[in-house]
Amino acid sequence: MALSSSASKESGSGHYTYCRKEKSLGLLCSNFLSLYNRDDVETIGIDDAATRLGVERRRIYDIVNVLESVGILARKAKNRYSWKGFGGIPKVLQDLKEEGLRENLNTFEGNNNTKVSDDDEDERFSNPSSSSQNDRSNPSSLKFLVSSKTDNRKEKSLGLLTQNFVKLFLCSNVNLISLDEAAKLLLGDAHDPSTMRTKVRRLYDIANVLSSMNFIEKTPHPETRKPAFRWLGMTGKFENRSASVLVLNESKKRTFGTEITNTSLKRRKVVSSVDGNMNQVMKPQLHVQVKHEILVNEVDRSNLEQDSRQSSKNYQFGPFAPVIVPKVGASENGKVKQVHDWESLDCTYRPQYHNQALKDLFVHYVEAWKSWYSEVAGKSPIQLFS
DNA sequence: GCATCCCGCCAGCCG
DNA sequence: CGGCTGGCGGGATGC
Repeated sequence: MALSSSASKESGSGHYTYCRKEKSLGLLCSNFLSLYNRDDVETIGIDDAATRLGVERRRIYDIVNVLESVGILARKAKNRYSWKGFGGIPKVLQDLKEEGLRENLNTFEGNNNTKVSDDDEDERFSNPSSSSQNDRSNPSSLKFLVSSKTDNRKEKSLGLLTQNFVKLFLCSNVNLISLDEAAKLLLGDAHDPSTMRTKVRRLYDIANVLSSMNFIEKTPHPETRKPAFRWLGMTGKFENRSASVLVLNESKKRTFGTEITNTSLKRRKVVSSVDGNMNQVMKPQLHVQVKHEILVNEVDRSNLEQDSRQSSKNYQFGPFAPVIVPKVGASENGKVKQVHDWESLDCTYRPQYHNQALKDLFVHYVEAWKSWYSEVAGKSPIQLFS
């Protein structure tokens, strides 16, 4: 009641009906990355991003928070972030891992159990400090009262959650976790179904953006069949094989721009009125802006070794990598399996434009990328099986 | 039907 | 005190 069901009218006049997938955080993240993953970018404004990507600021915060937690961005000031890029990722992950392991040893009871856990993980990340109004502080575990009153909020931030989520992978032997399990672990306690649901929602958000960067990958659990996430930051720890950086980094830098920039179609209620004509907010739909993304830079720079010696970081974060990105694994034989077929790409990314021109443009990009890719693949060990 | 997760209200925080 | 941030969970969408 109260609100009328949407999609009331539609008539065949191509009035594209709302599509949730085009609004996903993952996609938005990809677009965000393709928009700012350039070396000549050092500062990013929330408003600018929101405008360019055509979304509300709120959504930018979501993305920015997780990107920051992984070191790709750094908050510089109000409304201002600085672009750090993927170069520092390895170090950040390393730090997170150490931190996570360290935190893990905070079991007050000195029972030095050398990780006997067979499968049951009992993490004790983040300090307890129940946030329930009912203060019944468990006397037994009064670790650090770190939570400084109001900062209780920070404990629940997306950024922190992201880091803890990542630590889960980095610090445990399990590399396949379902969000439910993750939520449970990261919650430590409180089986409160409500809290769980919220936590899981957040994890979905996080998982989506991490997926878009190929840090993790969604995959059905071998047995359970239940969807779970697998870590694939830098495939195989620190393999320091020569490996010539990424395969694609020279030649011209051409990429197919991701865009799909959301139309301003809201999901919910159509709120009657104004039917028959788009009001101002409802800009004549996308258009411009679609082109400055065309020259977006490609994958991270070639020289991403700069910190310590022994670079060895040939992790391959897809720049905007559509869910399936090539696993440029630098395998010794170069037989790298390409789980890559344009079919799925197309499927994944097919935007359903209601604008023919745009659609053509999209197709164009795909084609461009395709030819470029095979071009590169042709002179490199990789081979995309036809 | 349930898993996924977008949307945006609205409470803190910060200039 | 207004605007920036971003927790939170209703409920739409996807399958």
